Amino acid sequence: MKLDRLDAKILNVLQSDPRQSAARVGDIVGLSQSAVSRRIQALVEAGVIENYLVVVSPKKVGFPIRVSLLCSLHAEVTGEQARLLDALRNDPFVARLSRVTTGDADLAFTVIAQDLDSYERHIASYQQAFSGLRIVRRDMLGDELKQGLSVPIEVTM
Amino acid sequence: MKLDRLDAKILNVLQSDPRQSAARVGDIVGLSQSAVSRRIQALVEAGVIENYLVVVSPKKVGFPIRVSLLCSLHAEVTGEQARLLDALRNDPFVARLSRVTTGDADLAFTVIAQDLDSYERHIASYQQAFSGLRIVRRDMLGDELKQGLSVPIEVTM
DNA sequence: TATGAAAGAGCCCTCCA
DNA sequence: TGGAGGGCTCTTTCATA
Repeated sequence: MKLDRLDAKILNVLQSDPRQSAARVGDIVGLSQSAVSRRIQALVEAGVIENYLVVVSPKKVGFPIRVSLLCSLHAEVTGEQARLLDALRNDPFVARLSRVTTGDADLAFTVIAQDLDSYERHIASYQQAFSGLRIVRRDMLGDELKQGLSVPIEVTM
Repeated sequence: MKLDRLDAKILNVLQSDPRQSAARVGDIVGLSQSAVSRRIQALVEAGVIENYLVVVSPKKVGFPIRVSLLCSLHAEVTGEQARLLDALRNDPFVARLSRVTTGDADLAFTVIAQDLDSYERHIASYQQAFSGLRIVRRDMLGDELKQGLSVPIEVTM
């Protein structure tokens, strides 16, 4: 999809407040409400807008433990990597799963838990299920100071 | 704020699709539209719902580089840590800033960039501005396989 | 092909019982 | 809490450029 200046403006305005109405966005970028709605829909369909999220505070619903993990998988069993990815993707306690393309790690993700003990058991169950899995690094996370991202979109077309 | 079963249900339903209407959520959890709206509003005010986000694909808007960074700050100058946190928080290229409470790192965050060169210059400018800043680890990220989190909320009331 | 205006359906906030 | 009223929002349609 080719983005023009108006798309870029809409995305920037929307990122600054995702719940603004199309009419308000239109006032800012200089388009009618219906044009803005149509463009937003097109951006969603093109995958430029990947997702809408409601962020629930893990701490306030009983998950104070957050751990950032880097791990590698030396798959000895066929299909083990695919199974691991599937398990992580469907694990409600796993957030932010990404592949890693440098260094000694293959995957980066964050795990939440109700306490240290359940965290340990959770990780242990993964290590038991995936023999080639190695934890390369783990860091306990404290306060979340910023979440999400406001990509400043410039148009180069 | 004390959550009851209905709040938990609402949060779970809402996380599975943040753009559902209060009426639909109400149908699922067994409440009227107005009751659901009131409860959602209360959850936002209590900070249980931290945020609503629209996720823009960095790749599709010209930022294919994503780097996960762990860094430490041995502040030699008074207020340097506060200044760094402020700079990172307000840096549009920085996502997901968290404190780190274990190991040799103090902060974890992700940086996006248009190319490797601008990434290097970006990091270099931080190192120039904050003399006590050390990069403990950096990992280039590839595909994002999962974002956000659906905290499975149980009520223990 | 994209726009703006208008109509219709749906949604949310507020009030009241 | 549920229900009803009013105002806002989105989608669709249509005419226009």
